[in-house]
Formats: sequence, structure tokens, C-alpha cells
Amino acid sequence: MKSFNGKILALLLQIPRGKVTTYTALARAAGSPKAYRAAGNACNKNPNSPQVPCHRVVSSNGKIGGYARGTKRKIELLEGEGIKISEGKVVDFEKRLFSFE
DNA sequence: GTCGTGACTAGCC
DNA sequence: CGGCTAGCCACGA
Repeated sequence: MKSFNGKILALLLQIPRGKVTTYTALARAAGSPKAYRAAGNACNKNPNSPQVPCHRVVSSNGKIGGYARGTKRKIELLEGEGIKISEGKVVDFEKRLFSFE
């Protein structure tokens, strides 16, 4: 019995390295396309610990958005996976965007 | 059962 | 282009 929160975390695990997703996509994959806010909550609370790549989640416009441990930290992690960040936004966001199908 | 909160988004000025 | 408001959802107390 996975809560909405649990689904979000599971979806994050599906994201391959070097790719990113949006809160809207997560919410949609979780079953509630309008729950983008709740999706952010799931990561923010992040009951799973750093085992979940919550840093691979960005805003719908490709912006980094935020990060519980600091947006700066999030950028560093993304760059470590090969994703470039410019002015707090993902470079080639559309190309890096991952689909859950 | 009700209220408050949040890593959001879209629209309007 | 920048800032503000309103609407939406799920979870915790």
C-alpha cells in the first residue's frame, strides 16, 4: 500500500543517471497530474534518505526549483551526472527530460 | 474532521 | 521582464 509519497520516490528511482524530470511529470505518473505540489512534498520530506535521486527533479520550466539541503547542492549533484546548470536552470532541459511512460 | 504547510504551476498586472 | 495572486494536491498535527 504505497502512499502518493511512496509512488513519487519509486518513480525517482526509475530516472536514469544524466536525466531529469519535472514535478508535474511525477504527479502525473503517480496518478494525479494536478498533485505537482504534493509531489514536491514527497521529495522534501524524503522519508527514504539520499537513496532517492530527488535532485533529478526540476520545475516544469526547467528551473532547478529548490532542494531541502540547498539548491547549490542540487546543482552540484546534477553536474556530477553530466547535467549542466545555467543561472539555476537545466541546460537542454527538454533533452534531459525523462519520461515515465 | 479541520487547519496549516510546501522543493509547484498558470494567469494577470 | 518581474512580481503577485489564486488554485491545486497530499500529508502531518
